Amino acid sequence: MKPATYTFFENVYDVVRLIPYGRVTNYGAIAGYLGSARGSRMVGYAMNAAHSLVPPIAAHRVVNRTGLLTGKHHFGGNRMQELLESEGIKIKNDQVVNFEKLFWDPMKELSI
DNA sequence: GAGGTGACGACCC
DNA sequence: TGGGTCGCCACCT
Repeated sequence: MKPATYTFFENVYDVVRLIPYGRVTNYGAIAGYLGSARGSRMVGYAMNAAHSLVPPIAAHRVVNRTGLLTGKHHFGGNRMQELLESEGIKIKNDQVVNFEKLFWDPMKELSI
């Protein structure tokens, strides 16, 4: 049930919470799942606000479409990389290794 | 109250 | 094939 205040952001957080352990997704996939394929930019911004959420959502599991850890700067240092590696995800040159295999598509996994 | 900005991605030239 | 521009919507100034 979505309250009237359930904004695009809330939907983003909801999807991110559903990302399985050891899997990653990208901004566009979430945006597309929410019906705004061009709203990927908003997803990234939502992640920025994710830090102030309790409990913090797994924003580190969300990377850009190339698998690059574009948001690692917001985590501070290599915090984002460490979090991913702690889940068994390998990172090289700020990029997710085997990104295609680890990619978690809400469109498919959540069966729309 | 209005305008600018932003962890991106898709479309157009 | 590659570079540039627009769009998306909530939050901050």
